[in-house]
Amino acid sequence: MKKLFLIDAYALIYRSYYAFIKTPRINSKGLNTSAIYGFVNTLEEIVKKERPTHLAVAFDPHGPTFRHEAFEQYKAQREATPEDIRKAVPIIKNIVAAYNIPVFIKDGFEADDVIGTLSKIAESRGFETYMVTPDKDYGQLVGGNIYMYRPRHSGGYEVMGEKEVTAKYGIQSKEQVIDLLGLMGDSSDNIPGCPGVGEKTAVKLLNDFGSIENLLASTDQLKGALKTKIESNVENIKFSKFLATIRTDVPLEFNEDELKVAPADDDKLRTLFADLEFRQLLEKHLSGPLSSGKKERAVGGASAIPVKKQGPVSGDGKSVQLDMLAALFPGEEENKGERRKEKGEISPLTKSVAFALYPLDSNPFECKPESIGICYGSGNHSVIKLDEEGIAQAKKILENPEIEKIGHNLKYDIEMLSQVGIGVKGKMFDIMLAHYVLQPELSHTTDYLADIYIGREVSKEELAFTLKEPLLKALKEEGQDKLFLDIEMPLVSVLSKMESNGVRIDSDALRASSVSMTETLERLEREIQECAGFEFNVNSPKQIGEALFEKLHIAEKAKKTKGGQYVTSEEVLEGYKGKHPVISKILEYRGVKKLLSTYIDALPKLVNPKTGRIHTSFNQAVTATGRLSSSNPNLQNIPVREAQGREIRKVFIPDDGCLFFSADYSQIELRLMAHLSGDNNMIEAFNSGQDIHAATAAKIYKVALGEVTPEMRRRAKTANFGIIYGISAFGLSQRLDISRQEAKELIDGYFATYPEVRAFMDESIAKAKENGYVETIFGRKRYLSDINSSNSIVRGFAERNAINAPIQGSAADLMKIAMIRVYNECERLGLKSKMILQVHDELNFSVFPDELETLKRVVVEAMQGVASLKVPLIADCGIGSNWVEAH
DNA sequence: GACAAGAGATACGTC
DNA sequence: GACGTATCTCTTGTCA
Repeated sequence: MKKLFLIDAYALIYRSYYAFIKTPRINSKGLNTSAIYGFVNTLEEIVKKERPTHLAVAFDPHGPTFRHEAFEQYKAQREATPEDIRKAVPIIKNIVAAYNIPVFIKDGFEADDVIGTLSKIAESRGFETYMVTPDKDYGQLVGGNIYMYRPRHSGGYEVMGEKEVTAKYGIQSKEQVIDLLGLMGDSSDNIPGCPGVGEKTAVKLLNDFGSIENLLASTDQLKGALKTKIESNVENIKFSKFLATIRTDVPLEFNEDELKVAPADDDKLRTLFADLEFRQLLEKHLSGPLSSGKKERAVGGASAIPVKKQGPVSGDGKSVQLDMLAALFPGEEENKGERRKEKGEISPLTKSVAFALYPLDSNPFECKPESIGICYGSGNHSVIKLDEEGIAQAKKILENPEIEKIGHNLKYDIEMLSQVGIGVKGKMFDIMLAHYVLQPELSHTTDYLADIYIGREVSKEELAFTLKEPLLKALKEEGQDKLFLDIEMPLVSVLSKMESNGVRIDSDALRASSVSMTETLERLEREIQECAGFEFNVNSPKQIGEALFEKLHIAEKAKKTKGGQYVTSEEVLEGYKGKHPVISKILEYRGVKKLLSTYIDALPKLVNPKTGRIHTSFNQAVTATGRLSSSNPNLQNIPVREAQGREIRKVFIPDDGCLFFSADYSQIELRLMAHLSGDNNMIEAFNSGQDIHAATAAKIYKVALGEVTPEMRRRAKTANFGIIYGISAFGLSQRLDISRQEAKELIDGYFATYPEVRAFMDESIAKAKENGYVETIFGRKRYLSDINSSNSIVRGFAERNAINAPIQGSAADLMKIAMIRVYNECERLGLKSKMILQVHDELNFSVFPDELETLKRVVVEAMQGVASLKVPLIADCGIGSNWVEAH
C-alpha cells in the first residue's frame, strides 16, 4: 500500500510555537527555536513510526489567496505573524530541503487547498493519505482512504477518518464540518463564524436544519436570542462557510516519483541542527560524539506575543426617545439662560447642591464613604475627602435644611453617610427616581443617563445637577410632578430607614435545619440514582430530561423548551408522577434544594456582622408597574404557601423584648378593580364584607353563597387572580388544569357576573391604543408600544399589561403613601418601634409591647385611610413572636 | 488545551 | 402579570 503523508507546515509551526510559549526554546544566539523544534520532531516521529512511502510539505504562499480576493475583510482578520515565526520559517524550509522532502507552495491558494487537491488525486491513484495538521477544517476532506493525522497535545497522534470526525462533533456527515465551522468559527483559522454560537449550538442547528443554507432559509423557525444572532450575522456566516471550504481543484502537478521518501542529506541536517543547538536531533543524525558543548535552554517568562489592547467600548446603539430628549432640552436659548443665571452663585447663596459619594457601588452598610463630590452649579464643582475635617465641612452643607440636595440614588448616599454620622436634611431631588417615573422601563444608571442626555462622561454629581431642572420640567409636563414629589421622594427616607433598621433572623435555627436538610438532600440524591439505575446530576434540568425521556422512556412525546431541552418543570413532572417512582423523588429533591440553597444557606451569610441584621435593598426604580423590589437578599419571596417553606419565615424575629407585627391589605388589587371599573356587583360584594371568592363563585355558578363548594370557590379565586395578573384563557386553563373550553366558559361567566370589569378591561386597552400608555390613579404611566403589534402573542401581552398595570400600580402607589404616613406619624409620636419589611401589600414591624396599640392604630389608619375608594380598604393585622405567628 | 468569567436558559420562591 | 436568585450550560477571553 502506498502511504502518503501531507504536512501542513504553517499549522504545525504555529502549534509548536504556541505550545512552548511559556517556556520557549531559545538557543545561545537568542533565536526562538520552539517552532522549528516542534516541527522537526513531528516530522521525525512520523517517519519513524508511520514509515510513509511518500511525503510532502505544503506552505502557505506569501501573497494573497483567492480568499483575500473574494473578501476584503479576510485581510483584516489576520494578525501579524509573530517575529519569531517569521525568522523560523526559512530555517524550516532549509531543513525540509535537507530531508529531501518535496515542498508545495502555490500562489493564490493556501496549504489546505493544496493538501486537499493532492489527497484527492492521491486517492484516485490508490494511495492511503494522511493529512498532518491539527486544524479542524480538514475534517471535510476525510473519507475513503483519506485520513487526518492530528498531533495530540498530550503527545501521540490521533488518526481520524469520516467515522471519527462525525462522531467527534456529533454531526451526520463530513461535509457538515464546513457548516459547523461556518457557524461556530475557528479562531486558529481566522474563521469568524456567528458570534455567540459555539460548538454546541452549531451542532444543534445542523442536526435540526442539515446545512447553513437550509438554516438561513428557515430562520423563522428559530426563537429568541439565537434567532437574532443568526439573522444579524447572515453575511458573516456565509463568509465563514466560504472560508472554511477547502478547494480540491488547485492546478498542481502530482508526480508520484518525486513524492517518494528519499534519504535525508545528513550533512546538511547536522549543520542545521548544530547551528540550532538541537543536541538530541544532532545525535540522531550523527555517528560520532557531539562536538558542540552548547546546550539548548528553556527560558521562562518573556512572551513574544503582542498584547492586543482594547479601547473603551462604546454604547451599543441604544434607542434614544426623541420626545423625551425634547422634553429635557426644549430650547437651546432657554437652557443657556438658565445656566448663566446659576453660574457664579456660590456657597452662602446656594439654594441647591448636587452630591455623590465615592466609592460607588459598594454595600452602604458595610463601607464608609471615602470622598464626596459636590456640584453647586455648572463648572462649580469640588471633591472633599471625608476625613474628620471633610466630614465637618460636608455636614454644613448636607445637614442644612435650607439647601436642596440633588443626587442619583440618594437612598444609597443617605445610608452611607449615616456610617460617618452625617444626616441629610432638606428637600431632595433624586434624578434616578425622576427618570424612573418618566420612563419606568428604561435604564436609570448614571452611565445610561450621561450617555443619552449629556453625550459624554460626567461626574455623578455634575450629571445630577445638570439633569434636575429638565427632568422636573418633563415631570410637570407629563403631570407626574406630584407622583414624584409627594410619593417617590418622601419614600426615599422611609426606605433608607427601613433598610438600616434591618431584619433579625435566628441564624442558629437556620444552621440547624441546614444540617438536617443537607442530609435529606444527600439521601434523596442516593435514592434517585438507585431508583433510576444510573448516575446523573440531579441539579441539572438537562440531565433530568435526558434521564427521564431518553433512558427511562417515561413518555412517548415530551414537551421541549425553546432551547430544545426537555421541560422538567414541577408542573410537567407532576403529570408524570405515576410513570416512575423516581419522579416524585426528583420533585422532593428540588423542593428541598430550593429551600436550602436560596434561603437556609443563603440568609445567614447576609447577616451584617456589625448590626447582626439583614439589610436588604428595597429597589425603588426597578419594576415596570411601580412596585418595589427587594434584593441582596430578596425578602419579598420568602416561602409561605407550603408548611415546609413556612418554617423559614419562623426565623424572622423581632428585636429583643419586641413583637413581630404584621399588617396586610385584604384583596387590595381586587378592590382596586372594583373601584376602577365601578362594577356594582363587585362593589356590593366588598361593601357587604363577603368572602370575595365565594361571592364570585356564587354569582358565576348561580348558587346561594352557602352552597358554594370548595372547588367552585377555588375556580372563582383563580379567575379573580387571573384578572388581577391579566392571565389569558390559556393561562387560566393551565392553572386550573381544565380545558381551554371550560376556562372560556368560566371567563364568560365571570364577565356576566361583573360586566363593568369587562368594560374596564376594554377601555384600558382602548386607552393604551390611543395614548400609547396606561396610568394609575396617581398618574404613574406604563408605556405599551406593543399594543398595536400585528403579532397577536406580543399584542396580547401588551393588552394584559394594559389591564394589569393600573391595578397593580395603583396598589403600589397606595402602599407607598401609607408607608410615608406611617413613618411620619411614628416620627411625630417618637415611637421606638421599627418598620422592617414591605412585601407589596404587607408591612411588618418590630414593635415594643407598650407601643403596640398605638402603632397598630397608626398603621391601620394610614393603610385604610390612604384613599377613599368606592369600596373600603381593609388592613388585617397580626402579632406574634415571629413572622409566621404575626400572620 | 485548561480555566475563569459572563451570558443565557431553566426552574421556582413571592405578591 | 411583576419580580430576584440559584444552578447549569455554553461561549469567550486569557494564559499558557
